[in-house]
Amino acid sequence: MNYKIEFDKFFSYSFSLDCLIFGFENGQIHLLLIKRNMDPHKGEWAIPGDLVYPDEDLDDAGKRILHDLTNLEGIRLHQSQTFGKPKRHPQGRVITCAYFALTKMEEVNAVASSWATEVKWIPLHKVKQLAFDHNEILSSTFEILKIKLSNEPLCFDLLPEKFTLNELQQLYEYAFNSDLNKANFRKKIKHIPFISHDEKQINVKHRPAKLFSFDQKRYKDLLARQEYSFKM
Amino acid sequence: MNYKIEFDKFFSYSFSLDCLIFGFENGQIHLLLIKRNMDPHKGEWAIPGDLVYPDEDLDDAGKRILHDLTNLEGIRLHQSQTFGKPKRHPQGRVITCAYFALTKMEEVNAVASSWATEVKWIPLHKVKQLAFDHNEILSSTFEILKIKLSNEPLCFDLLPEKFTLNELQQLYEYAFNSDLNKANFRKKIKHIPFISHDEKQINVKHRPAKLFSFDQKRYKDLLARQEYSFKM
DNA sequence: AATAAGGTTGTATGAATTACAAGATTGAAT
DNA sequence: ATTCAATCTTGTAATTCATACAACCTTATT
Repeated sequence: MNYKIEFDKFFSYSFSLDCLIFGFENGQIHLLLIKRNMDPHKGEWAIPGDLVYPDEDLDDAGKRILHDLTNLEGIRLHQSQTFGKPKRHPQGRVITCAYFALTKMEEVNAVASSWATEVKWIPLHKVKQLAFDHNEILSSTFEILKIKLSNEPLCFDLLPEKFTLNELQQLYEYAFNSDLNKANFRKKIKHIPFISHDEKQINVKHRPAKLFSFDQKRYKDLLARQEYSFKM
Repeated sequence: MNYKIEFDKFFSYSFSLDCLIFGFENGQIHLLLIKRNMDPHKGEWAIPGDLVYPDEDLDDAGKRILHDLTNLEGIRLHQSQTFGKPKRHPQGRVITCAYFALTKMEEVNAVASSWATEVKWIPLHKVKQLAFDHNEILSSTFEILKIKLSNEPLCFDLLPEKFTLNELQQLYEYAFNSDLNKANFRKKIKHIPFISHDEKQINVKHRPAKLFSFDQKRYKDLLARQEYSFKM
């Protein structure tokens, strides 16, 4: 069933989902944006999104949009906020629910779909004017993301399976726009019972950094027994 | 313009807003519920809500629903989450956005509208089976409320203008289901620069408690200058 | 004068945060 | 072999904060 053909039928009052896809590289948090292929706002950069099909679960719509763009599966999606100003879409009433996903950039194979001529990772601090109210959606969503990064171990979704402590520190420094003391940061991390040291980097120019990994199972176990509360 | 008449037209894919109205009395957080006057779930208790009109802003719809039920105006509304399972409403696809409002119970003059035969404040721990997926909406929303109570001075929206420290302590004890030490709690509050002591209770049976109030202006001032961060 | 509830003071402990200094390790470049 | 650059570690000192708990004072009613 091709719902897009029925576009006009429910477009006077329709519901869409925008998916903010974050990644981390070179000490910078990036956002995956598309260049729109169609009016309105043709040629402008935008957060990828689509209408939600009439019988489609919201979470499923999020997964579909994420998969279409990145070819990723099994990624956790987090609901951000719903935006419903009557005039936010020039062609009619479109209420949109924003979701966000945290991805490992090297695993993302982004492909431009029919909606877009281009897909690009853009560091957050370089994101300029976006289509629709997407700048507002981004800033609200990033605030929510920061709260979650402070209270849940979501940072590991943005990092490779094996990461260095410098990478982890840079991630928090970028997100909260503040410099952290290296020695103190490491002491703090060493107290976290589900971050373990595995191997070393290879093929690097200098002393190889230790590689760490996040033991999700151990974290869930401690969480269930209320023996640890993640705070950064 | 009577949108309700057009109900069928967009009911196959419509958007509603549910409004969770919280209050605080006798050491207990209460929720304002209605007894439904119409099918589906006629006769069951439910969170008050309504369809969002096609040209109505989401925030305005929240204000309208809150005002219809409580006669209150100028209350801050907070967006909670959006619920969109395809089968959550038996008569069609209804995506609903939950908002919540924190009210001073003594200022609420709740009236049953055409939607409801009854309106009642129910302490949170006594809320039983609700219509639709409203139990899920309540539990998700209460989790979000707790996070906000920990990080923003929203507690004062639930308390009278002048409140005692015992009331404030009971509010947090009820919300987080934990007993707090009185002496330590008071020491903590005394360090907060925008909670000031004004008067004393009168006409009480025992020693009158000191009455405190929240200086919102001072809080906003400190917040703007990043000189204080509220944590409870 | 007794009672009940409100309210205060103090102390001891341990945990967590912050700031800063200094040095050890590893691999590449010369 | 030496130097360099980046990684990583150790230690210390001051400070703040949270937690637990005991003891006691104050104000009103009865």
